[in-house]
Amino acid sequence: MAHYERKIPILDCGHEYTRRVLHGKWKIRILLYIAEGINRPSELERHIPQATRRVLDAQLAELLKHEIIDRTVFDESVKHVEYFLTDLGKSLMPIIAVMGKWGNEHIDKLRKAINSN
Amino acid sequence: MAHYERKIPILDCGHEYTRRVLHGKWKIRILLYIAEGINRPSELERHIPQATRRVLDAQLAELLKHEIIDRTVFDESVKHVEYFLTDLGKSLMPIIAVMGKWGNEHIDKLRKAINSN
DNA sequence: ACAATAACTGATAAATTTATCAGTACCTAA
DNA sequence: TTAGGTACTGATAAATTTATCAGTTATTGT
Repeated sequence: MAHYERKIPILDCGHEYTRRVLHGKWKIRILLYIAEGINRPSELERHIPQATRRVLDAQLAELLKHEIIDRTVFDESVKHVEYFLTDLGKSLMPIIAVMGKWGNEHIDKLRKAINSN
Repeated sequence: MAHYERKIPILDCGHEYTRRVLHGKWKIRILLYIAEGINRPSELERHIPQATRRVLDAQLAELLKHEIIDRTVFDESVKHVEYFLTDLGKSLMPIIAVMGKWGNEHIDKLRKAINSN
């Protein structure tokens, strides 16, 4: 990724940092899977076939950078990797839960409003 | 804005719709102000000097489209407009509140992680 | 030796979001 | 009649995010 200097600064307040952490097309889905034990990149790839592996890796890298998840390398016969939620990541899950709840409660209205032109 | 056809579809699930509604650099801030009665575009402009009026108008238009806010026109001597939260918008505020709370609780860590390269 | 799986990275294109600049129209007060 | 406030819109540029395509390194099973 090689050191990219952001030109539009991120607002320095709690709301904005939370928005950033959650902002990423596949992040919430990835976190939900990791929370339920689907935590190897190849497994995530199989469970999220709409996203390419390249994109999943990028999202995982950002979640790592933001310290929402961490990574363990298992050097067995075939080396593999497992991701897991950090304490910070665990503390974020209730927010994801309420977002899902609200969205599902209003899904018909939201679908119409958001997908209309 | 003239009918723009989205090419990357929005995932049809509660989490994603919620993310969309909240996704917009100035939206959360706008909603917080509207909730506390700062609800005229010119007032919002004064309270959010980092954003240009054009950008605020665009964000307001999207919040309107998503039915998170609504609008009343006051045809007095000088016509003016007031925005207010719809019921849907009101029901969203607790989510914004927990996002702010979480972000502020972890702000030092988040600031470092997010702004690092 | 060869294909398949594991986990990645680099380069670049496409799409979307955010910002900038320049207008419109209407009203008021100096 | 000019300046300033109200609320907007159009066109386009800049920045960021998402996707695509092509590699790398290493191990297993055929």
